[in-house]
Amino acid sequence: MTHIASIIRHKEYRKEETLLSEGSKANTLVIINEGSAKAFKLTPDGREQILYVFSEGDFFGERNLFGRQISTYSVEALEPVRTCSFTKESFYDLLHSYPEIAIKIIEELEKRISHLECTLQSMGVRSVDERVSTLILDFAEKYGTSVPDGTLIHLPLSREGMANYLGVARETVSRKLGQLENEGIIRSHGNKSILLLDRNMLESSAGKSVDL
Amino acid sequence: MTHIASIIRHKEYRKEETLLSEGSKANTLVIINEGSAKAFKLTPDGREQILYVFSEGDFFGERNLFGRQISTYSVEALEPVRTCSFTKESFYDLLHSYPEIAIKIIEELEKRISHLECTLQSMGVRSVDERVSTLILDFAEKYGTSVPDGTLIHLPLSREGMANYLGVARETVSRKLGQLENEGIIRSHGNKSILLLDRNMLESSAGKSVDL
DNA sequence: CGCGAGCTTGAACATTATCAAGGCAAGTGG
DNA sequence: CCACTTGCCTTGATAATGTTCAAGCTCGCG
Repeated sequence: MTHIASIIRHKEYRKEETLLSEGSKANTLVIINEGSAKAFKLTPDGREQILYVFSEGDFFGERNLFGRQISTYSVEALEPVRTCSFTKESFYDLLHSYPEIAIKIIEELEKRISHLECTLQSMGVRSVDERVSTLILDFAEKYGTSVPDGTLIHLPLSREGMANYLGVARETVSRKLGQLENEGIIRSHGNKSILLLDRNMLESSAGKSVDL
Repeated sequence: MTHIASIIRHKEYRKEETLLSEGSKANTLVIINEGSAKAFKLTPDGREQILYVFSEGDFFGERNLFGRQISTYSVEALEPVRTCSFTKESFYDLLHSYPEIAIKIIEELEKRISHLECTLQSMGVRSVDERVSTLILDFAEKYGTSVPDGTLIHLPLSREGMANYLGVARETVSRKLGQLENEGIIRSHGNKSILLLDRNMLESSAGKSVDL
């Protein structure tokens, strides 16, 4: 463990700083210690598709440790972020000393594949209403805290961010959230947090197209 | 290599036979030797999202060799298929004898992640026209043969299959293909193959929403 | 040769994107 | 501390796009 500590590099980033650029050469594994960041791809015409929202404990760049060395997406801080990172070489050292790490990496890759497959299914067959509801539930899981009237969710993404994650227009996210608020399922608390009042309703509207 | 040969199981499947069921316990790695198969997820209401089209040399089930043992998707033969497979135990034996296989697996997982990320981006930000065009180009790559007037593509998927892969309605695929045919870019040859006449036009319509 | 599955086509409908205008809120500078 | 400004969000109207439903057609198979 002291061995590990000696080869770690710590870094800090401010909000909106870039941790990694799509297309750049990269050969480090980066672990997020604090804060959150979005991983995204840009089309030539500037449309952004968010692939992941990383927060404490998540890592990225593992793809650059093996074959491919060109990053396939960009990562940008959504709030102040602290990271630690291994270079490719130090990671290989580590791998020799602790070969079971390879299995851990494989397991994490599998989790990520699973997540991507589910997201892909959502984009393909589920309605926008369902996807918005699912997103809020996911955020409640990761970023929610229990309060007397429900779950208070600190949103890592702006409306535009959520739109770019779901693959819809900003305005559509606004409208869908407004709709959920009218139905008494959530309550907006400024632009950065949402109070989830009725989790059951949200789950049912995430599961099966609603109905009205 | 004789060691490997001794632990392989060969199997054959007819068209539409199921190689693996979503939700079932699975602990084998399956390699496709001949034929092609689709991997897909079903929603409760029966809508199908195709995740991959596997053909010679592709494999699946690797996810079941590590942590999770429940398959997250189904695999069904699109035509007669021959496979060979390893059980989890024999695979672990193999892994001990040839540890570099772990790296190979990681690299393949990375490729698949890359593919999923690109597909996700397509579903999120690209128009249906672009996605249809891209799909034909992909098929041309994998299943096309050069002929005097262009590339003859033997389609592994029906119109409905393509629709379920792209996440749109059957009818939409028909219409988009009809459109490409009117523009003289492709020519339908029955329902199972397409002649690609103008690859450049198809590439430009895959890259940037057209225009008219 | 005839039948049926899968494909095409059309028309009406639903949903979402786009464009445009206005509002709220946080931060800035007087 | 207040007015101002700027960025983001909401809301409305309209247009584009895709879905759904309903015929009819075609290809390939028995």
